Amino acid sequence: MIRLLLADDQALVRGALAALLDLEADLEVVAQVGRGDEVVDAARASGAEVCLLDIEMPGLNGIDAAAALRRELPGVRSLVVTTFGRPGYVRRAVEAGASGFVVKDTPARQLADAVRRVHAGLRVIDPDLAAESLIDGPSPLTGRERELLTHALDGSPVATIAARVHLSEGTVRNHLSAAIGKTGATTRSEAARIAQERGWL
Amino acid sequence: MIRLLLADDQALVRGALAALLDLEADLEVVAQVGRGDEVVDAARASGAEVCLLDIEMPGLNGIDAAAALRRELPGVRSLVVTTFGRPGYVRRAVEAGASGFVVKDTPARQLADAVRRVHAGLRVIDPDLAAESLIDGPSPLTGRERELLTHALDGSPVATIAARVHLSEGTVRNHLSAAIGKTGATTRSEAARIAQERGWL
DNA sequence: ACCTGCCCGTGACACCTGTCATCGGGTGCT
DNA sequence: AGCACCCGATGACAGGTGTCACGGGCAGGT
Repeated sequence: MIRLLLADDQALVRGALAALLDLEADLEVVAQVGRGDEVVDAARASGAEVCLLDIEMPGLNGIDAAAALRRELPGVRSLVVTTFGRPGYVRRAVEAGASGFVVKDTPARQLADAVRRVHAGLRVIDPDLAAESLIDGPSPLTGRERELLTHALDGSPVATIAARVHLSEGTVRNHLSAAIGKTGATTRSEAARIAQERGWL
Repeated sequence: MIRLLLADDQALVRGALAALLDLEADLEVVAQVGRGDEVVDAARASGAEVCLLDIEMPGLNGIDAAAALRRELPGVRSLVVTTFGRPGYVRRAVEAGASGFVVKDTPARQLADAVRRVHAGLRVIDPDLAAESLIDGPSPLTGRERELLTHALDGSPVATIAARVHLSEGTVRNHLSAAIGKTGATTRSEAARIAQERGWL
């Protein structure tokens, strides 16, 4: 019997996944959480062996949660699930110590198998995504560029961003200009969107 | 026995919801589709009584799919499900003839009840969302403003947008300026983001 | 010690953008 | 007919934005 933990911020999806996986005779959902920062405690308390982690979560995202699991409970394996196949996410998830990466587009029947393989110590990664992640390579953004792009995601003017991060307006423009070049965009908001699509944020 | 159709573009979520609802003795999932434009045909072929429609779908979104159902198969009731509570969506879903509106944050246990109520001819709408939709009111945007905002979503410069819709650059600027005023934003990309959050696009 | 890379800042410049005033044409309502 | 509203367009203007050159400081490798 494989003991499972589910982490997803949408209660309906979480409950539905639990119903799906509980149908399998050899799987048992022993914990459910809606926030990333509750994963480690819940995994410890419930004695989970495999954690299914959504990336988009409040508190702590799924990738950082996987890293925390790796650090605090090395015996627990994690399987990262996300809506879209953003190549950068695959790389970061693997680097964070996740044993698997599944997109929500995959057929429901395959999820249980993915869990079993992860539990058996195998790696489970969507082959298309793995190829893409190798082509795209890692994020070329520097720390500041990444930070400023996240602030540019909502379309704020440069002055607002500069005030939020306590930087000169010109410095913000310089960093964002570099980011625009690296993403191949022509506007900071376009650059922010592209970077997010590739999982660089 | 209530006959159900599920429409969601994410196969994993779709399958999981099917597993969840099939657990109920009086519910039966008779069809599953991943695109909005397949809903009507599938509902007709399967004899579904209630359709669970996600809003974000390729081909046709869930609201337009509800409208198509209302037109083609008036006896079939629809329950719209979406990730976030965007007030504008509630109003549009109701106007499109949907009998219910549920967010994915609601507990999984309540979904089956929502389906039963919709099947019984009742309206099921998240009370918080209903209140918000009344406060916010309908979209103040004109047709062009809405169209141009959707093109501004990805952060494209004005020149690109103007070329895409075959309009003068100045005209685009004027419409977007009006949209910026109506959303309370200071930038077109911020306005686009706000409009999308409120379900105005 | 040297080089490289990231960080922060300034200044300047061309260009883009948001705003306003103004015009004409069309539609729908009273 | 008058009015209100949306659409498309133009021109002008202040201010925002992207780019470049340049400077200095700091950490990490060789």
